[in-house]
Amino acid sequence: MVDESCIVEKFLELAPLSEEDTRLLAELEKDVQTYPAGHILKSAGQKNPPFFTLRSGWACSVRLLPDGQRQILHIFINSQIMGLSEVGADCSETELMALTDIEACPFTARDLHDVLSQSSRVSQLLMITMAREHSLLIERVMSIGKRRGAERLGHFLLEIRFRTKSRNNRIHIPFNQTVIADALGMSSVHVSRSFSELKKLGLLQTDGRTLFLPDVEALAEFSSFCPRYLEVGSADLMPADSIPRPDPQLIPGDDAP
Amino acid sequence: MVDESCIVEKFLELAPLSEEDTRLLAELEKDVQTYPAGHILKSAGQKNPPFFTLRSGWACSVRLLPDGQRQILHIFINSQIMGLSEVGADCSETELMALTDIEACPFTARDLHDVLSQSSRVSQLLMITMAREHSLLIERVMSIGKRRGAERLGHFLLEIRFRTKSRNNRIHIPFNQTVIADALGMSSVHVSRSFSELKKLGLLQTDGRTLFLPDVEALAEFSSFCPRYLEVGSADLMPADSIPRPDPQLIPGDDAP
DNA sequence: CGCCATCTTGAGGTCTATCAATTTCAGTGG
DNA sequence: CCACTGAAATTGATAGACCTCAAGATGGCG
Repeated sequence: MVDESCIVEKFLELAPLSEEDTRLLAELEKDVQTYPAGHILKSAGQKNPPFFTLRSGWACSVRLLPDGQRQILHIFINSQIMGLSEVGADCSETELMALTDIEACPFTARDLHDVLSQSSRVSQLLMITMAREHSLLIERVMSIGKRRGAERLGHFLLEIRFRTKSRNNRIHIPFNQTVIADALGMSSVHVSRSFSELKKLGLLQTDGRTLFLPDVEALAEFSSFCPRYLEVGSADLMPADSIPRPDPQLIPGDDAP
Repeated sequence: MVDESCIVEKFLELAPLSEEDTRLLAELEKDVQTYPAGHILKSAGQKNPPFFTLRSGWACSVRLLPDGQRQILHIFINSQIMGLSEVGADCSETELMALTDIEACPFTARDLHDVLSQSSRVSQLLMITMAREHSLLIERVMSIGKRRGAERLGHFLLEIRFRTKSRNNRIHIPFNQTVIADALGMSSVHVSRSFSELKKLGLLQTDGRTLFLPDVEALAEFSSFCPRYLEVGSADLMPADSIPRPDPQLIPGDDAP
């Protein structure tokens, strides 16, 4: 049993959990490991691919093309579950890589299955988690398909800004522009130029890899960024009459329904 | 109660179902409606958005940008559940539109919730369903991000070819090239030119909207298409010792031009 | 037959990739 | 302290992919 479980905390933002659900979830995080930046947590082609919860650091999922090009599909930050998009697959298609030194807890499909079969509540929360990840990917499609370089980058930075819950509009990007390029489907050269463009427009200031967004609203307008897709809304999947609804505010450590 | 439930059939491809699970799933399809081509089943901004199962015809999910551009995210064919990617959202962000005349069964988040809370087995199958939809979107990202026009189109056609389970490599596309363009993040003019390119390369023959792929292997090579992401693999989410495994063979469907 | 949506084709311009050269900067070691 | 090093970022030049606009061709259908 882990003294502090990341996903329990995360899920408590969505809805209150029973003692039993808490215990089940914490079980997934019993094995805390550390991995260095650049470490491949899961490689493409791997049978019975593992899952991980990410306790600290940054990681990403990557898909490789035969010609050696790579596309970064998702960037994981604190408390996310990695590998969920491949539940039910015999064989892994995407790679998981640590972008920084990370702490993560590996678990198996079997572990996941055990949790799911024991709590329909947790199953629902996992579905919602998957749906949120899906909406991140949808925004990625929108960016790559419809936005030009600088807009893509602006959108990306705003997403990081909101997901890290930075309150001073200052974000730290712990990886290089090539990673951003592979995530946004553009060349690293063009990423650099897009940075310049945002700076020239007064929408961005940089100090090494620490970035400052002086006018988030203007940048959001410029990038057609709408934070709604990042919001937690547990709505009617759990109707009010069947399950107590949490206060829409963030819930502090202890739950009291 | 419906005499024949599409999703039950669909889910039986994944795993055997109990009587009770079958009944639960069929419940979702008790309300069979017909909608004309072009009908908006669900619009962006809608509160408590509904879900649908698609019994016949083609539909798609669409995301609109402030400047009026649209991106088609997913094309739905027979027996798919539409709206799953927005479970847990208070408000719909994507639109659902019928591409042809369709038969579909609307149901509410509440209906879905009832099913989920009564069967952890069905919950698991729904998660797998979501993961498969996710992998379709991943391939879309790969296409838009890394493949050039003709490759994108080839990949798209092969995906249709496999999803419709056409055995004679003949597919019928019941919508115009503008739809394809919006799905692949390119202009309709470029779609037309990409069609020409595939024809010139001998990878495609057309007769109106009926297409013939004379050399699927060559086209797959050309488009870096790998059908694995379309495969049904229920693997270890339901370990063999806990639940009997279905035959991995694809279930034949009837194709009539 | 004529209408309309759709598809095709051409021309010019924009965006982005690629290649290559240069600069920056943090480490490293003399 | 300063030169050396290598990764990363920037900048310039060129080429290719793709978009947009516009005109013309095609084909289904009343």
